[in-house]
Amino acid sequence: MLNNIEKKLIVIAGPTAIGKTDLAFQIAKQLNCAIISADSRQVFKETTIGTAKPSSAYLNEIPHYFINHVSIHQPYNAGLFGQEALNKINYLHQTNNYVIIVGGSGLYINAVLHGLDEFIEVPIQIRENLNATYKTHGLVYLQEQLKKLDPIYFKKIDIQNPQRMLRALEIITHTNKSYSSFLNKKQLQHPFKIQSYVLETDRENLYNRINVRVDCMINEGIVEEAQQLFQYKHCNALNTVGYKELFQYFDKNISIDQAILLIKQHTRQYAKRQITWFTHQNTFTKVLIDDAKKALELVVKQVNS
RNA sequence: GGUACCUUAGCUCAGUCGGUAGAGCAACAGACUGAAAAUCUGUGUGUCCCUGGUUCGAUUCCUGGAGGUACCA
Repeated sequence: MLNNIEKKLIVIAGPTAIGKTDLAFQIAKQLNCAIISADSRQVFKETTIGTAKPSSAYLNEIPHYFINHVSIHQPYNAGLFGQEALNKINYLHQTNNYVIIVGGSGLYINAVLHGLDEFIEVPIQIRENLNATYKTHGLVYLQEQLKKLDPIYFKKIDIQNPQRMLRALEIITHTNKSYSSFLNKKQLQHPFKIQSYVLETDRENLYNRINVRVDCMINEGIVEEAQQLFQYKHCNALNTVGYKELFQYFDKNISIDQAILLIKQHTRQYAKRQITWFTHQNTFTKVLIDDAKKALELVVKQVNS
């Protein structure tokens, strides 16, 4: 009973290549607890080198969850992750006071920390039909539809963003109710304490780390991995930095050198988007990663206090 | 060596019938409730190669030069 107060979820977030995996591993070793990965691409079995998964040495030493969790051929999303991860956290808390969640997918982390509204799962056919409608009728048609079917949400969302419009329309089509009628989320009450950290360093250092990491991926064989997956390039899971540029190369649209430059460039842009997201989550404590030992001590000390 | 064409933003290139200039990409900033490594939005960037001439005014027209590309020799 009293124990519940001591249960903690330690959140480690930050941009790609900043060193989340290493830090989380070291913390897990010190606290003797498991790690939950909040990474929208590491969940897939087939993508390993290109998603910079933890090494097998790490995976063997500390239990990691939601890595190699599903196949690229299965649909997976933030809603599913939120539910599954929360179940897993509660399960792990039965035998351990600590659980670490680490990753760079902001929406996935938010789905766990704050929850998402409950929507009914929409059959894939509806999305495909709507995608076809968008292709033939264009964005303005989607805007007109949404304005008619859900004027409240229409005022709220970015009507230039087709993905957002299509998401709202698929819910409306499937349920015959407005999208906004589902937006009634209650504050999630967790039976554990949350301590969240976002890793930081200066931009130049981060960009150097990204460049080095991409070169490593090339040496480790990302080209061969992508070649194997080329036949499945239509999968959403493979609409991913590192793979999509190599698919361009396989299609003979660009050279391998161009592909490598583009992977670096697109990874930098992705990292910037993550920084924008996490710096606006003001519940995160900032941790400078430049001195890894100091960062580790700081987090462990705060968790134990 | 000759002829033709080219030289404009970090890159690729539009354009100005003479009134000092844009697009895409990059860069930077932002948004984001089931595609989130996805998707979307905003903001600039300049000796318009140099030189002289014509002109009220030249990046634009003319002379000469430099560099590049193609073809001919």
